[in-house]
Amino acid sequence: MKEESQDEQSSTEKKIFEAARDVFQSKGLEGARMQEIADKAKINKSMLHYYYRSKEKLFEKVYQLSLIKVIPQIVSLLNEDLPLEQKLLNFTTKYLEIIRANPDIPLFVLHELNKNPTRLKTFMLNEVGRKVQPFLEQLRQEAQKGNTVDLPAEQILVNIMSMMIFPFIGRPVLQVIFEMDEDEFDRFIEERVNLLPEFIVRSTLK
Amino acid sequence: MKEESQDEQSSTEKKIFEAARDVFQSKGLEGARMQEIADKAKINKSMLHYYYRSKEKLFEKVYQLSLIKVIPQIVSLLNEDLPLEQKLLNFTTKYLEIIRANPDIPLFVLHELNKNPTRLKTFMLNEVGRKVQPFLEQLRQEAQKGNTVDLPAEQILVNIMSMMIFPFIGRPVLQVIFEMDEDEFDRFIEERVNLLPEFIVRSTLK
DNA sequence: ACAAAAATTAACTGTTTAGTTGAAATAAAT
DNA sequence: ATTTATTTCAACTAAACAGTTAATTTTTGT
Repeated sequence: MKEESQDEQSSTEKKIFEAARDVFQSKGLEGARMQEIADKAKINKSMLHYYYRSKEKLFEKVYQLSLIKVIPQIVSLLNEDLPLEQKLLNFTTKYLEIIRANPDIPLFVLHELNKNPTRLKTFMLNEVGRKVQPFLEQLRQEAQKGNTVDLPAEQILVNIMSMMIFPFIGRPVLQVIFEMDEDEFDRFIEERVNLLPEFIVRSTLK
Repeated sequence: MKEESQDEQSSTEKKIFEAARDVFQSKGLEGARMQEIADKAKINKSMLHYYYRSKEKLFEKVYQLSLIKVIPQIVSLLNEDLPLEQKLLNFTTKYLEIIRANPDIPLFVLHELNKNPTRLKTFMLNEVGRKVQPFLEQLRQEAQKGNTVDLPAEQILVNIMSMMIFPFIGRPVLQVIFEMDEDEFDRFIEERVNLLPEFIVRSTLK
């Protein structure tokens, strides 16, 4: 019977998963080395296979958990029963909090999805696609009443997602061109998190 | 003496480069296989090493040319001597044309930069950083006159870049959640290219 | 206290992939 | 025409890497 002797926080399995998550998220599936994961977790490389069988399987766990960690949280915010302005403020504020807590996930997922666009297609369709439709419908209804900017609902949603996600994906470029160090960039993100929800509402509704 | 017998378009060296560019841009450095590049170029794998010595060197050529192809074009648009509204319309319109012609470059560059953030730091600083500063200054001056939205210049610029670049990076997700096929998504991009410059001006200036 | 199960390790093997080689074909130069 | 340089290729080698094994230590149940 498998029983943890050490507390969950420092169990070998968890140390491996966390090291793997870090390495896969920064290097991608092929860029990651099993030895590097083992080193970062401070365990023998055999333990990776002992707990996760193969690189592929370990990656799959990291990949799926990365998505499951953020996607359901985010899309649920789109279908709360609120007037558009409240929903937008709520959605953007919480979305930014979630990405901020998981800043490496967007680029990681998009790179992997780019290599293999069909992977997770059904998951995306069911977990995101389905739940985005009612929000788009709400946008269209407000547009008919003349309450939104004059753009198709999909374009508005892409504007919103773009402004929230891109700074995290583009960090290495932005940090250099604005000549910021790590702390300065973190403050830039904090400033953004404070200003953006209101800006999105102002530039989307009227 | 090296002399091309076939015309430039179909020379082996060029076929290799183009195949390498496609494969590296969609799979990344480590995800790419030399054999896959050879197959796509329809040449023997040895030719890759004959012309480019190593995977690393071939990659470097592709990576640098990807940047040189787009970066100078884009930043030059920021320092033309035009009033802000004209400059913004001009910048966004042409920027979108350039990305649209090279849609795979942003994700490619950002993924590689994420793996190795210091690489190309001086290039970025000199080619982009320096040239962005005067534009930020122009934004700040207009802000003082009360002509722009009330946000720090850097945040405004990030908003603009986000809305232009993200749809290309996020294509695999967006296409699925909006349930679009390739052609429908291309039309979505075309619509965006038409609507976005004006939207950016409206949401940035006042 | 002891046996059984689980966890850990160092050394090893197998596979994949980048890179080489030497011979053959083709093109260019004399 | 014949030599010389370049280009191409199939078969090979070398290196890096994932994955295995078997022996050892630690933990757990009785």
